[in-house]
Amino acid sequence: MKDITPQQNKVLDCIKVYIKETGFPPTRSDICKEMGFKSPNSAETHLRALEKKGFISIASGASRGISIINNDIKEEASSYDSNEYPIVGLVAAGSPTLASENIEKQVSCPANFFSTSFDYFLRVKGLSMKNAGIMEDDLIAVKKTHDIRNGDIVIARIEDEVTVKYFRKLAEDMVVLEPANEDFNDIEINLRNEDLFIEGKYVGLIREN
Amino acid sequence: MKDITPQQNKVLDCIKVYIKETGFPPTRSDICKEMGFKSPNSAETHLRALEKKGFISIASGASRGISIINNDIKEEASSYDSNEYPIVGLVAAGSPTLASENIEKQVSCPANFFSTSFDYFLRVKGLSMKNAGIMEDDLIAVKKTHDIRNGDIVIARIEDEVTVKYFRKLAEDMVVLEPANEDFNDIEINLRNEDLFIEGKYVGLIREN
DNA sequence: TATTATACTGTATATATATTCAGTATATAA
DNA sequence: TTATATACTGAATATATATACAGTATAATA
Repeated sequence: MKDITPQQNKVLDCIKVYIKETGFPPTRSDICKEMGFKSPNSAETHLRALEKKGFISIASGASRGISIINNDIKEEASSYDSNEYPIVGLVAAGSPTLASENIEKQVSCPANFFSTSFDYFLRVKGLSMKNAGIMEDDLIAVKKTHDIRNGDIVIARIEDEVTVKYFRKLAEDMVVLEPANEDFNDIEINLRNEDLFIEGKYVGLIREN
Repeated sequence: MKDITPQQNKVLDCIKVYIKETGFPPTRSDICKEMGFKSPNSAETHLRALEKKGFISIASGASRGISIINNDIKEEASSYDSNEYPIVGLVAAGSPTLASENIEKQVSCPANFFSTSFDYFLRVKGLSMKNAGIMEDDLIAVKKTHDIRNGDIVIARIEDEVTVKYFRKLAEDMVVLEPANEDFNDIEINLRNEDLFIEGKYVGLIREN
């Protein structure tokens, strides 16, 4: 399976959608309508490229003779790879994260839901990250990692307090946790005097209304 | 659903087998080969009977335009609660929503993911709902409904422009769409002069970082 | 530099295909 | 008896469709 180009991927998706919606594959002309092409040959060449790369097969001479080749074992696996993730409450005076008494419930969610894999959901309390679009009671997907860069939104623990903030390392022993809300103040941490533990990194968000 | 005759059942089976083997539906001629008919009209009349009885649908004018109608409630119910949802781009000069040319891709997501059921995801453009925590490129879960109350966040279409705003009905013929961002102005719509179409209601949000 | 892949428009055409019309025959229902 | 549904053959045809051919343009590769 060779690499697919973004445009070819769009065409492939458009074929899948067409089949799903109508029950039968599109003609070259149908693809043109969906994709905005003005020449049937645009569709034809994309189809031949997709065939060459092994994504579809084309029955010669037959109308609508396109069929999707499904040799992605991954795809089958991933579509059923719906894992259970715990929702953890972000309590002000935080008991150790992920301790079972803090687990609200388990949610099933595809493992590849966000661009990055993640480990659990955290229920947000407070509005300190309001301007980053993180609101009270949102669920943020947290990836346990220590690979943090300046500007990342991190889940940090200072003493027993768990908080979500922008991370900025100013010096070897100086970290600033910045809120995204003018009503809150920066938290400066001198690593010589205070302990800072990074629980993980914010990689996605879910809001249930 | 009326009674199917044994011969019609054979034809229906032969269509199902053909689709399973090739990935696309048969022509009248294909059915003749499979069934041993000598006239395409034999297939045609059987198809029309199957259509009339609700087992298949036939797209007029299209080649191979047969699709199997699946009224097995079992199948829908037994299928895992992980469905595929389309992601629709919120284009400024919006082509009709859910038109397949706007579908970015399909995402699998548990059907009961949000408290309310929903129909599709919309990719947000612009920051007009920033203070409601809806940021650019967020995916909002949209439920197609006309059951809208004041204060709900709605997906509205004015002319060809699709927009996400707070909904507020001031009078029988007066609706205000309010942004959640002080940099944007309210949109007042006099229903006598202007058309307002409510695509649906915001019921949840997903952010991929 | 030449070549190949991608990404298109535009025209043309042989043929694949749906669909209608004209029959034949049997069985069942009004 | 007169429809109506089933179950076919056989021929005719408009059109839907695949597919080739002729271009243009850009980017990557050898």
